[in-house]
Amino acid sequence: MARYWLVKTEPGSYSIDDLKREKKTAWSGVRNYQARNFMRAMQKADGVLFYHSSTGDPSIVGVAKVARTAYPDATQFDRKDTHYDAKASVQKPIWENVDIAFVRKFKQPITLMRLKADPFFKTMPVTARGSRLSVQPVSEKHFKKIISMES
DNA sequence: GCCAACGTTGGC
DNA sequence: GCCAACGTTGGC
Repeated sequence: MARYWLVKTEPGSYSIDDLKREKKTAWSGVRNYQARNFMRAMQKADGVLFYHSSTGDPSIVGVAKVARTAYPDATQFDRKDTHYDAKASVQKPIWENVDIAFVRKFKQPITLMRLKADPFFKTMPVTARGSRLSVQPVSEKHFKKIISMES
């Protein structure tokens, strides 16, 4: 039973500062079954590492927590939304999301480069080459180590 | 901008 | 059910 997770986002679309301002957000728009299944497994208060991808220096930039367990993602029903899915219906939703709440932003981001340089993180999915999964489980030892690296 | 990784789609 | 083609992600 995993209790820690990592979520990726492109800061141009939704950043840690957006979450800090809003305090809480629906982690909607995820359209990958594996990622969805991880969200289904999330429990309230689980720790979440917040990761900025597709930047010059991809990094873990802060911590959030699960504020609400998985429920149907509203964007799948919205024709005007880019995440609209014609195969989904309110009766038979396909996609789900959790809500996540802001905990804190790191003073210094912990860069992917730094994690890759440390053998301790060798087995962490985000450091794997070609890792594209936008919602990933994180082991307790990795989560705690990252928290301890915060400056 | 390139391209490796990899998930999804669709023809057969 | 296989697998080639295609699309997307995301590091570099």
